[in-house]
Amino acid sequence: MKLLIIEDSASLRRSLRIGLANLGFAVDDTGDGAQGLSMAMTGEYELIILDIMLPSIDGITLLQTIRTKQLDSKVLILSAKQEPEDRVLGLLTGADDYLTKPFSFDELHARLLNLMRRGGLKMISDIITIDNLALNLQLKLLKVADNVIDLTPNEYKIVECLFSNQNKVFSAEKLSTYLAGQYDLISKNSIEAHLSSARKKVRVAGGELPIQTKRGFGYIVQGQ
Amino acid sequence: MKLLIIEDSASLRRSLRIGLANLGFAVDDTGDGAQGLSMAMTGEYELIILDIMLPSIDGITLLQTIRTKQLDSKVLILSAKQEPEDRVLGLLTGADDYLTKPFSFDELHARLLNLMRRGGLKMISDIITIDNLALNLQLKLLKVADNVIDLTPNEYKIVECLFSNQNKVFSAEKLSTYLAGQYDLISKNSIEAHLSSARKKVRVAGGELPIQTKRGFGYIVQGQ
DNA sequence: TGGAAACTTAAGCAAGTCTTAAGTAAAACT
DNA sequence: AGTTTTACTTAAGACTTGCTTAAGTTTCCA
Repeated sequence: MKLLIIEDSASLRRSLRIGLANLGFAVDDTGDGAQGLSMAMTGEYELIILDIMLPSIDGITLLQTIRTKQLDSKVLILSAKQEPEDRVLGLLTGADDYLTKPFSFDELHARLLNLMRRGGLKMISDIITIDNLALNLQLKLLKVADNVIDLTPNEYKIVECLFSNQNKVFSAEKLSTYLAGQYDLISKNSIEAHLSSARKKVRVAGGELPIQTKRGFGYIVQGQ
Repeated sequence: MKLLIIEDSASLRRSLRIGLANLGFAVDDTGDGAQGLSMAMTGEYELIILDIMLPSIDGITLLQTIRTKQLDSKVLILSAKQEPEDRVLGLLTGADDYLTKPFSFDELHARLLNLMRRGGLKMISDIITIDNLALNLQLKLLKVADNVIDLTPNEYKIVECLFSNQNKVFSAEKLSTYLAGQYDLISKNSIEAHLSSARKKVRVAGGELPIQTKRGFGYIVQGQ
């Protein structure tokens, strides 16, 4: 699922990008209103996280423009203003949800999940199926044709990251921040060992992990 | 069952929170309309107790917004105003019940029970049965094949949370806010100790708590 | 205010998980 | 083809996590 972050503050933008990428979303971002509008107009984003205060074009105007152009991206407003006018106005002009700064990342995450649950966002389901494999994001487990495979947390996270970002190469380094966050890091060799172990478990159960190695770049799951 | 109190007066809020927590509900609260709306939008509350007079966003607007967003939380209005207009308006815009201040705590309790009984709250039944275990949500007790097991409040809440959210992994952290609300927090070790104690009590009574540990993730009850 | 019940904390233990490193295999470059 | 680089596999030891028990501490009620 592809997300666009339009947010003035570089640091907030950065931490949102990293956090959301870690949750398995494909994220683009910009700090400029006009550029944000042109990116949004491509229509390729399912969700736009939009700051109200922006250089060159403000968030509300941007939102109104998007809505007149009939794009069906969902929009979640971030607002630093406390005034109710903003909120109500934002909602009325077509936002799907909003959040007042400061907010916790968990709160944002909860909102996103809720938007999905409400059917606002068409995140396919809680289960990602590839061939005879089914990865259950709720239960944190992988099934090979109805046999449950017990993956350790790190093994699971590698699989989850690649499964939910199909058709995108992930370097060992990126996977590392996905597993450990941005502060700690996990060696390439360790990632290799986890992946090896996960592949073996699936193989033993009679399946095959559809994770290809792109030598020199990283790993990828190719959707059909 | 998770409740949200949105009420201006700090003292009333506090006593409601404590009183309802003592009755075994998981309670969060706020005194601000905007923040209340924010919290309500997460969709995790089954019932919202809502004051009409609020800073930043008034209760009626809040309720209307919630309803437009298709959240299925039930709403019980608290109103200081005596005028019938308020009541009628409140009910028309989607409240499920209302109460005029001042009111007795018992009265509120009675309303809640009534809402549940009416099926307004999706407490599916009053009793959740798994194997030979029966968790009675009304009486706040657990039975193993007709032997009553005395769980302490925290033990009970852990079991209730997991039983009523089957097939979902709950981290110790999430359980903590379920037990203690948003303000306090309970250490992971403490959760472990409670769960250990609950498991033991059930084991002694000849049963087995169907709560699996997902190492590295949390706990889960797997329905059939 | 005293006692009981409940909660939290700490420590020890068991089990699971992670990392490392060494060896092997495979691909890419010359 | 031979060399070098890159990735995979394995297993051992280090580390982490979760469970349990028991001892403190708090809270609640009479």
